[in-house]
Parts: sequence; structure tokens; C-alpha cells
Amino acid sequence: MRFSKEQGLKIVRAAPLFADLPPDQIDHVLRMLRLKTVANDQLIFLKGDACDGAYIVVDGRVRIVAQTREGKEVVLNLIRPMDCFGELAVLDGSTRTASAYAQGDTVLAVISRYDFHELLRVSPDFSLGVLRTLSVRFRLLNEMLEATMLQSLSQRLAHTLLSLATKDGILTSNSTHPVLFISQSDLALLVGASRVSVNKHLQVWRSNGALEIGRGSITIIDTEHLLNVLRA
Amino acid sequence: MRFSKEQGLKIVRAAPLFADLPPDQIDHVLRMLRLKTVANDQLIFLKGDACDGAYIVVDGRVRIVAQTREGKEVVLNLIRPMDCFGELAVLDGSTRTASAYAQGDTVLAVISRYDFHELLRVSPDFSLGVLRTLSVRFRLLNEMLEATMLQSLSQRLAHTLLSLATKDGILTSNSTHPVLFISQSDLALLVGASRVSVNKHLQVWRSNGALEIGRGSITIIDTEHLLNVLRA
DNA sequence: GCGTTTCTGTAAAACGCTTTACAGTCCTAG
DNA sequence: CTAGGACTGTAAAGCGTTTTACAGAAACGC
Repeated sequence: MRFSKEQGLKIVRAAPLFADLPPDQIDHVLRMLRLKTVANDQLIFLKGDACDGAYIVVDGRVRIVAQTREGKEVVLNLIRPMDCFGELAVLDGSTRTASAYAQGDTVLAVISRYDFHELLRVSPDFSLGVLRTLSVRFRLLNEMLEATMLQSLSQRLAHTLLSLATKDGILTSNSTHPVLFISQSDLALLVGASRVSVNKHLQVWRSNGALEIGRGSITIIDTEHLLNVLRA
Repeated sequence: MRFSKEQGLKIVRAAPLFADLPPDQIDHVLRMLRLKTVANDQLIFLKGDACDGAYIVVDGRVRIVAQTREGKEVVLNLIRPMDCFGELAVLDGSTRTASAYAQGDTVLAVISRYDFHELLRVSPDFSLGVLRTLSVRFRLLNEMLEATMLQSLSQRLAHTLLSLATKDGILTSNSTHPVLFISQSDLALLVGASRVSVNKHLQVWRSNGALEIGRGSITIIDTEHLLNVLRA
């Protein structure tokens, strides 16, 4: 399905992938975008699949996931609106390095592999954007690898809580403390640990007054305390 | 210092980074390469450093390393002759994501940040090479992250042994079994574990007849056995 | 309203890895 | 020749995490 002109414009203007495009190329890109809606928890692509195209999240979220045959699972990345995913496989024409699932009902913009390469060919500005996107993602991945190899679970947990707070934290009217709407099981998937141990660490921080824990929500009371965990 | 014409030619022809260059650009690139020799274990750059340029290993090896203040350390990558490193920081103008040390006396070819960007500007073929190099490294990093998060130590060990065998394995005249010249401590750094636990696993495989262990060397007798560990 | 599912909170046992410690062997430099 | 350093081999204790199990509370569907 096609995007309406205004929808399309919003995407091309706001997505970092297109940030370097000069105005006269916007129309060209706009015609390449196809709309795709995905229901909650639905598969978008599986690790090892041949690639069809690159995606930009328009609304909702996408979980990039690695999993074993036995069902063990880790969330490698959470893609939020206006960010793209799946561009690596398009770029090098190889298979998907991980699987992607919709988290909540999600709207995607798709660029076919063919159009993506066409764009790369005609627009050096686009190449620049791709390169920048790729390097950002590279640094993220590197940071994650370092964290899992060198840091303790409590450090990784503190880090993801703080990072989630800046990205998804919601400030309610009557409080200055950011609230995260995430289950402890989903948190466990993000840090690559079991729910039980995640809960243990959260309990410690709750008793310290650093957190408040609700059903499906975590309120960060003492940011400084979590930062100190990172420095430890 | 400059490379001799023949040295330079060999590098430009053999390095994957330059694989896409048309012959008429080779001379241009050749003039950009500077020679740098580094003694064993000497620092090349430190994580967080501003970037000076990108490197290609000509002779010897380079360890890409992450480390904590307390001295805990992991080897993220081993760069072998004709492969490049440090190109990410050059590309996005940011700081080094990890530290680099020479492993053995090592010869490097350096391209300054300025020259690198000049090359990117004038040569789409070079951009292609950079993109390909980056995507290969990306897949490697991804695989490593997945391994550390989802696989057991024995699986990671088996994987690195097999991968080292194909890359550095040496076949002696009287045997068809590849020999790795690496200490168990260095192996431990590669898989991100302690020497003691690495030794334990190696002992198991020795008693299975899958390995032979020497002082500073490991001979892989039964490749199939290690492959089965991976599949388990 | 009632059963089902989802989520949190605990507890106990089991597991794997690290740490620490030490002995033995090989290698090398003085 | 000998002392020191690098490397392997082991053993035991300690630690953090996973696994398993279960209970209670909240949300949901019908």
C-alpha cells in the first residue's frame, strides 16, 4: 500500500536515514515507500531469510531478536519510530543477521532492495545517510558487546533502565520521576538474563529507594543511585 | 615513512578495502599510504582517543581490545595482514570504540583521516569497498554478541578454535591436523573467560581425543567433535 | 462472575564460572 | 649453571546466575 503524500513527507523529513537528502530528491524517495502494517508480536523477518528490503518504523516498535533452537532469546535492539532496520542485509545482499518482530501494532515503511540500491546509485547524499546510520548502529552493537563481556548484570540492568528512561520514559503530571512501562520479563530479555535475577536486583534498588515497582511499570526515583552502580 | 613502490602495490592489490579500485586510482592511493612499525604489545590507539587515521595490517597482527579500569580485558578482534581496522572512527569522525595493540612486531599502513575522506569523495569504488568492509565487520560483531549471550563457554571455545584453525592453523609436514600456536591465557582473552575454565574444557576434549595440548600450542585432531559441540 | 492468563515475588537447589593458590615444566637471560 | 619468568595442570572455595517451583494479585475474555 502507498502512503498518503503528507504521511510520506513526514517520514522522509523526520527519518535520520534521509536527513542528508536535498529537497529535490524527496519526491523520488517518496514514491519508493510502501506501507506495511504488522500486528503485535507478528514476525517481520527471520534470521537467515533472504532480504526483501529495508524498513523504517513509522508507528509502534520493532524488536530485533536473536534466539536459539531451544527457545532461549535475547533482544538485541528496540527500533523506535523514524529509525530504520534491516538495511545491512539490503546493503550487502546477504541474509538477515537477526529476526524482527512487531512490538505492539506497528506501521512500517518499506523500501525494496532494488529501490534502495537505485537510490544509492543516484544519490551520494543518501549514501552518506546510510553510512552514518550504519556507524551509529555499529557503535551501539560494540557498546553492547563490551557490556555483556565486561560488566556485571546489575551494571547492565542499571544501564538499560537509564537508557530506556531517556528514550521511553514518561513523566506523569504529578511527578518528576520517569516511568517505564515494561514487564520484568521483557527487561530480562533486554539485558539477557532470567526474570528471577532481574527481579532480585530490582528489589534491592526498591529497598534503597531508587525505584518503585508496579505491575508492568518501573518508576525511577533516584537516577544518581543507578549512575553510581555503573561507575562501581 | 613511505612504502617502496613494490611494497605499496602489493598492499593496494591485496587489501580487501581496495579491492574495488580501478587500476587508474591505484597510484593515487599508493601516495597516501604511510608506513608505521610497532613493537610487540605496543599501544596503537586507546579507546576514546580522537582518531588520526585508518590502518591496514601489512605484517604481524593487531589485537582489538576492550578493558575495564580494574584490568579485566577481552579481545574483540584479531586483525591479520591485509585487513584494516580503525576505519569506523575515521568514517564518522568520532572517537575510537576500542583499543588496539600490536601482537608481535607489526608493520602497518596508515591513511590519514584527511586522505581517507578525500578518497571517499573522489572514488565511489572506494566507498563501495568501505561499505563492504564495514558490513563484514558488522556481521562478525553481531555473531560475537549472539555467541556471548546465547551460547555456553564450551560452544564459544569450540567456535573460536575452529575459526582460528581455518585462519591461523598450520599444517606440519607429517600430519594433516592443524596446529594453533596460542597460549591458553590468550585463548581465554579471546572467548572472554578465565584461563582456568578454558583449561578445564580443553582437558575434556583432550581426554576425548579431540585435541592435543602442547606448551603454547593446540593441535586439533577431531574437527567433527568440536562441530558437534556447536550443534549441541 | 469465573476461569484463564499475565505478571510479580520468593525460596531452594543446582550449575558453571571465577578466584585463589600452588606445583611442576619448559625456556631463556645473565 | 642457575634464577626468574611464562605456561600448564589441578584443587577447593565462593559467587552469581539459572532453573524449578509455587503463591498471590491484577487484568482479561466470555
